[in-house]
Amino acid sequence: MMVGLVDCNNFYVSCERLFQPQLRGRPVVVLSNNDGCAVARSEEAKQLGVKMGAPWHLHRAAWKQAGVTVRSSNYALYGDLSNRVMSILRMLTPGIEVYSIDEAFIDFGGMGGREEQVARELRATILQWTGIPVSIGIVPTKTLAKVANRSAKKVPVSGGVRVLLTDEVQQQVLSKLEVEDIWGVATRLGRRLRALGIATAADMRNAAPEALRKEGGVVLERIGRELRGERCLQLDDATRSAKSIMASRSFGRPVTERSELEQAVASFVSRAAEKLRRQHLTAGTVTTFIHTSPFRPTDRQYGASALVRLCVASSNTPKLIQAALQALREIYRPGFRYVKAGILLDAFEPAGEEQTHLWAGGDSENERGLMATMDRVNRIWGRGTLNMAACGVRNGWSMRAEHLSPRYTTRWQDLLHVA
DNA sequence: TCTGGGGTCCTAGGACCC
DNA sequence: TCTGGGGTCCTAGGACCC
Repeated sequence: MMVGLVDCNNFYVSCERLFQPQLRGRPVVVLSNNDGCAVARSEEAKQLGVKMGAPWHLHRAAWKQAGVTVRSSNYALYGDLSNRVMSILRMLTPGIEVYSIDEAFIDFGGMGGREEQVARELRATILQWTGIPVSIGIVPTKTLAKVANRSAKKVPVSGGVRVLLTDEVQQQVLSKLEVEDIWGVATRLGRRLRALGIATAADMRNAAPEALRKEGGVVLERIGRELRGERCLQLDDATRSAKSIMASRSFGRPVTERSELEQAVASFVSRAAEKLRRQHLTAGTVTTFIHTSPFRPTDRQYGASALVRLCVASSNTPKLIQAALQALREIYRPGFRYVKAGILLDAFEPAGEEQTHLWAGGDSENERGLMATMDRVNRIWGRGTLNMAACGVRNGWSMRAEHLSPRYTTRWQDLLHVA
């Protein structure tokens, strides 16, 4: 089984260059929303030492001096070009999981050794049809695909495609990779791993899974196994709906008044609610969060969030705003200089208005169906609203129903017992 | 003066139960 | 001196991703 990772090179910069060819060959930086910091850099800018996330206001002068061209981001454009790249992949490959705006995992199974050839054709087609250069890494697991892709970018002779098949080649590439450069390992986990003497990706591949689990839980164990070529993360081509929808903004200046936070929160909610409705989803809870600036170490720091559960799931803006403001009242403390606030909706597909029953299918020894149904019940109708469980059997059907006390209605075990 | 915004998944620990 | 033990459920927050 082979998986490929297609990644657009310096995606936002590549998009800008499509419409401004004079930017080719020059150092270019694309800035985040409020022109806050660098979110994309051309190769030339990287070579000048421009770091990801570097705040513009601190480097403005230096970048200008070095001849760096700066662009504000244009997400509508990037989204459009992303869709074009993804449709080409969807058209020309057997399976695709869109992972982010500029990346997709591809099912490269069943190609019997032609993977590299296919990848090169894919790459050429995308370049020709969209003008966006991509890199492709091909290997047995997703985590290795990230490594291979990186290698495809770094090694010029690879021509943008890298296949890492044998243990020897994998070992060789991994031994040159710092542990923090592994997908899923960043500063914190890196620090803990180094304390154990694990400094490179090769060290991690050779580490005992039990040791990794002890240090960083199942997540770290999975990464280690994936580096060995053991598949733990599946290609997920289901088009899942969003599980949460967030809206937040930095204020750009300190805010202290509650009323100002209330206005901001209300506008966040209406943005998120619009998004929610556009995706035909509904929300069961609203979380509001606020915090002070970690970049002002002399300020007293405070951050908090609170979750409010709706009685009935809703995508109605006023109702959601009401909940968000209630949450804000719980966490607001006067006397702090807030620089950021936001709200989070938990999103899911609504039951039809007429729907009064949810059914779990499956055989009697399989509890998963029931658990999944309970999950839906909890999210759609809220906790404590279910008051009956029934078990139906087809073919010579029989049925029994019992009332449950609200306290227990969310526990699938209790329902299983009744059923 | 000015440091993004939008996500996912996992887990520690408190509340509660018998 | 020492204050049960085994369990579930939920949420806030951590860590990571692009």
